[in-house]
Amino acid sequence: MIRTRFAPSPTGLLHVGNVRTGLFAWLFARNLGGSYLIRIEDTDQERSERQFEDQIYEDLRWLGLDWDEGPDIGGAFEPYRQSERREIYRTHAEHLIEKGHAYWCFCSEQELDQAAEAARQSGEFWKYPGTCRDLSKSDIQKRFAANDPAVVRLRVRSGVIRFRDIVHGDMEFASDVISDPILLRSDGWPTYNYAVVVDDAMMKITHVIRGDDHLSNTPKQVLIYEALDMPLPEFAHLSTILGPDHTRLSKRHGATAVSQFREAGYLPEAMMNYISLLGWSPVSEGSEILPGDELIRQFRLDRVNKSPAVFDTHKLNFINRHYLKTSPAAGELVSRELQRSDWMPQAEGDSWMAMVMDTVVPTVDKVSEIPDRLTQMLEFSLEDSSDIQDTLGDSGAIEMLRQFLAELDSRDQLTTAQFREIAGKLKESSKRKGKQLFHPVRAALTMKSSGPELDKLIPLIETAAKYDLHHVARCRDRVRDFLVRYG
RNA sequence: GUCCCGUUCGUCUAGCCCGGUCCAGGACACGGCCCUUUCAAGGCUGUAACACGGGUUCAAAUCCCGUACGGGACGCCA
Repeated sequence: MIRTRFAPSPTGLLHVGNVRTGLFAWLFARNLGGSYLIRIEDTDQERSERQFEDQIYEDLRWLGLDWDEGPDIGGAFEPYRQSERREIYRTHAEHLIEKGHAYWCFCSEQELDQAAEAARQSGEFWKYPGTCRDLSKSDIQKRFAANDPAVVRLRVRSGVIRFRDIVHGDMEFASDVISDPILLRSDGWPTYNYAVVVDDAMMKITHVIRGDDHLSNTPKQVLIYEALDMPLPEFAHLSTILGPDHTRLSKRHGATAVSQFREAGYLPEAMMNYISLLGWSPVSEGSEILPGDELIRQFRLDRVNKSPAVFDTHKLNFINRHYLKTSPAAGELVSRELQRSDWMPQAEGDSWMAMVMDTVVPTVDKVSEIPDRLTQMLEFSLEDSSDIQDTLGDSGAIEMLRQFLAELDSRDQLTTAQFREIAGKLKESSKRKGKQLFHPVRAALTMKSSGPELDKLIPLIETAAKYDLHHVARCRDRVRDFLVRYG
């Protein structure tokens, strides 16, 4: 039975690099019909906050992930928050001491720091010298009696440490470069390297999937597995995600938190699809648009790339544009955005939505751009005529527009069908067609030389005007005002 | 300083383990063409990469050695 986990620290918003790890572990488990669980690594009491933990669940759910065990839903290996597992870490540490795999260390943090600093200054390699490795029982008693602060350290064995990494291959480290790691701090809290191993072992995690910044920590952890007499899991260390300047992705690069992408109007399907393509590639060539179930079906951990990946907003946008046009969830999202920005008529919401989905949504990268795009399409300002100079200098065009206005005056709300009929008449009387015909009409209607097809734009204008959305003016008024000013 | 990891089109990558089918394939971006009243979309198409240097071999992106550059670990952070 495959078991993977995602183990974030609740010290901030969930990051793109982090979710990628969580996503890959999820895809892997689901592909093989295994279990996926969430564990919260909150042993850093200073920086951990409950609010971040809740945000993490929300972000993961939004993305479309689900889990079989976790702090919020429980499971067979509770508790799933490290802060609630202190007893467990302590008990295991005591066993390790009994078996001689670990020992109490009373060396002061300050002294050790100084020694390490001195070594670094002189450019020398430094590791913990093992001062407390062989303290006698009575020495230890004395120190405890004196209330000296103590940590528990692992006794690093000699010899080569080997483990398998699914993405990097076989790994080999010499143990003599490894300092005896601290398992329990003097305040009784476990260190990261110790807590992960105890938890992963006890929770029967079969595949440890995480960022490759942990690759160099793994030999230490392997030693802890050995001391605990627990079987080694398979490891998979994923590369880092970089910004466009090839440095680690961070706030400097703009949006990096999952919640920021959600707020910007990206669809979860698009996010999942794009992120899965960062360091992994499907076997099939051609389109890389793959919905969640297809990602699960195709995902293979051994096809994960070792080298760092640069986050590319262009490609994310491309994928998001696709889902905006095809996802059933897009309509709901667009509708909410229209309501939020007062671009939704009280009545006729359905036909208005259909128009928006058909003519404005295909022109944006993300939902949040829709209000601006609508403004841009529907605004009408007589002031700036720079875009339509050719129409202004064309008396034939102006003459035609007068006829156009006459036709409009006899009609209440202009429909697409009526517009086509009028266009047919104008074509006949003015002997104009194509660009000659439509360009001046567009100019009088929008003061611009480009935009959506008039067939689609006109009902958009008329509907918006009917409900006075953002003070959009109706077609008749536009043409009249245009002729008053430029005719 | 020591140890570890990484390096294929601008970007994400396939190929590398099991050398020839790769004068390197796909996707995004970019350019061109088509469609079209215009823009976008869509269809077609083009430009573009094996970090460098040695070796092994009839043959190397693929195997070996070295160099350079980038990243990580060496914490009572995770």
